[in-house]
Amino acid sequence: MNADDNSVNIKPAKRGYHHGDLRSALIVAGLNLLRKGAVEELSLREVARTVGVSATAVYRHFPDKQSLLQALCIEGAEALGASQRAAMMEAGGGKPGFEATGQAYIRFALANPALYRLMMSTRPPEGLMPDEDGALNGAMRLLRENVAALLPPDASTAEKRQAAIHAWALVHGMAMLMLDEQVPRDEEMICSISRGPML
Amino acid sequence: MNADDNSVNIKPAKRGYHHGDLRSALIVAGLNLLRKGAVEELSLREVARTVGVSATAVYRHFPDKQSLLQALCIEGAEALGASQRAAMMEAGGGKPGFEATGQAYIRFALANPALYRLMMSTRPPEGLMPDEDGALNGAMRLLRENVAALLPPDASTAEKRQAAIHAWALVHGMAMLMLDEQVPRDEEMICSISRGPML
DNA sequence: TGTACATCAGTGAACGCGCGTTCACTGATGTAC
DNA sequence: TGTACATCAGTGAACGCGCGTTCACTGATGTAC
Repeated sequence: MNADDNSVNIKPAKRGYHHGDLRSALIVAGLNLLRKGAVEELSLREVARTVGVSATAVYRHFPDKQSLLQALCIEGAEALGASQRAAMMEAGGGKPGFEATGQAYIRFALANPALYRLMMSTRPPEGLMPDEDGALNGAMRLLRENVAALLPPDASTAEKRQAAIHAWALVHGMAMLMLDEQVPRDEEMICSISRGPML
Repeated sequence: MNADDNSVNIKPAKRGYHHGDLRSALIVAGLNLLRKGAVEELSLREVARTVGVSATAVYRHFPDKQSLLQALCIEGAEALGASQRAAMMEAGGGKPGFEATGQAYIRFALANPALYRLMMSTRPPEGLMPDEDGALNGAMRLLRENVAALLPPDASTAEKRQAAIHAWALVHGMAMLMLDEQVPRDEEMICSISRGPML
């Protein structure tokens, strides 16, 4: 998911990181750990341990654990947005593009279970409408635009909004049910969201 | 949600509980605590404290913390099933009944956020098909039957199954987005699931 | 009815655990003169 | 070029915390004779 995954195992040394390097290494390590385990089990100390640095070193780069997690969220949101855009492009836009977007969303969640949960449970920053932007900024904007484009041109704003939320709910619900092993994670199930009455 | 909510504040005493009473009291206390806080923050010690009993007393009734949580799940599943059935009856069955069922599902999640999350994250018991029964036994069976009844009679088993899962995903996704404050929790949003193309 | 005893649901003290965070520190780097 | 010094990203020890669980125990209840 992240280009510089390999940098995780860099050996630490006094002043061994160039400016900002340890920060990135901590984020990468955090993302990797989230790929293997649950959010609740991710500890600041473990992230530091993984990078090979003392726990207190983390505090040079993040005021507290919460900030570290926020940084992981931001990284995740960008990755999700990127994969959505890529899927849209590859499918060539329009309805197929929209469907590909939904599938990419589910695939992202399955590939990054804990990160995805973290992103969803970190509520959007204050001052925004609850369904506007937030941690999932780019991804949600794209969704709304796509939904709007597929509705009849005389659809009201409220209708567009509702359709976007419904689409989001379907795709999010499917992803969560799969993550929680309530629904099989097979490819056919993922693709089925395009065949349903919804999308 | 539970008939004997009031029994939580019973004063404990040596041998003060009749057979099985403490067990129920612990479950009720657990459900109450889940109504106020997150699952991760629910500790065995806190449940015992709430009931007014030593932490070790819990081990007379549950082998470990996990078993206590399982008992809460079972209680939750029954409550959810009951509220679904009630909604179905009240709306008089058919499509309106089905829609009411979906709304009741969301309302249950909103009223019992942590319990609902716990129920969903506790994977179904082994040996069952992933989308068959599990912790949510009654509720899911009802859903599948209702969906099947609303589809054209010549629909295949696979189609019925898929439609049921889609309906579940929509309603579950909406509930989760609301719990995570990504979507406003208003009544209109809840009712909108009936107006969408899905249900 | 009285006595001896088994049962078993409670008790409080204690365990080890990993956590987030604070603290005073060290020592390499970069800069000013 | 050499020297003095400020900066600041690291260090390891220590803190208090609440947790789940184990332990040996106590004492009321129910039962057999």
